[in-house]
Amino acid sequence: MGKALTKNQTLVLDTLSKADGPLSAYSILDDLRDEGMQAPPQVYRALEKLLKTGLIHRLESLNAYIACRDPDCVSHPVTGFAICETCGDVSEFAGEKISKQLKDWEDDNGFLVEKTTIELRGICRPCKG
Amino acid sequence: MGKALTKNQTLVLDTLSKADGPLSAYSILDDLRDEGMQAPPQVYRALEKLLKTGLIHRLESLNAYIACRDPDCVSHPVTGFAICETCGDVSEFAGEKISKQLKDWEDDNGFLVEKTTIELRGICRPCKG
DNA sequence: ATAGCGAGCGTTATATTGTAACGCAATAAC
DNA sequence: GTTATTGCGTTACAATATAACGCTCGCTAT
Repeated sequence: MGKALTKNQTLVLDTLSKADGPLSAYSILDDLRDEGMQAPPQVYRALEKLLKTGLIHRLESLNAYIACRDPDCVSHPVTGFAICETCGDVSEFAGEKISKQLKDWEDDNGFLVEKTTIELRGICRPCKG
Repeated sequence: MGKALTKNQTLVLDTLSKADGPLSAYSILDDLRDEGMQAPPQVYRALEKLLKTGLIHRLESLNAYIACRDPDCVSHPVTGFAICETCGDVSEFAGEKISKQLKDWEDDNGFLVEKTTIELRGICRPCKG
């Protein structure tokens, strides 16, 4: 049972959910000026909470954030992202099989993973034409 | 046959090679003040070149750079990194098998990959004790 | 009830990371 | 030798992120 979101957290999540692509923290801030969001820490605190609860993801290679679209994302071992350099579209995928290979490496090397980042940069099918 | 590196490129590569962990662009700059490096663009331009030639890697989740330690890194399909949150140590690994799973996904989805980022954050064996 | 705790808020200021743009110098290509 | 390319040094700035302070609110253990 996750607790209800606060006003700021809801504003940030809604903005990300409505966006059709990843947004930077500062563009979220700009979008929410009229809603009372005034300064970066307010956005970053909301983002931090939403990240912790898994409602959004951070794209490390873009310094940007995106709402999670996978209803049962948390049940997947790892999540990957394919980012199109041309149109900016981002696809989220569940790395069921990849996870197994990673787990093997972790076991072999005694590494205890807390967070996994998988990001593919390239050209999506529609943009390839 | 790679071309010879310039003075600045050599300085940056040497700094990264001597470091026992990832360095930020600005800490490289600080290390090289005495060698004549004065401003960020000089460092960033050297980093850009070294990245392109595969002599160093960028750790997206750290905004930091590290010298490549894998002699035949370029021959591997994808490279992954395991980053210890405790000691800061970074292990580079070749994702031979992972690459296959990724390729399957790419083929299924018609996505043309240009660059792959795989980074594991966690605790390394020595730090687990 | 109430005192304390934790989480979040609003704010100011600052730290960190990365680029744009200029003119010049060295090098490589023809 | 002229011409393209690449890199250099510099100034200025943009973009991303955090520190720190004091305040409010809701919870909960005494």
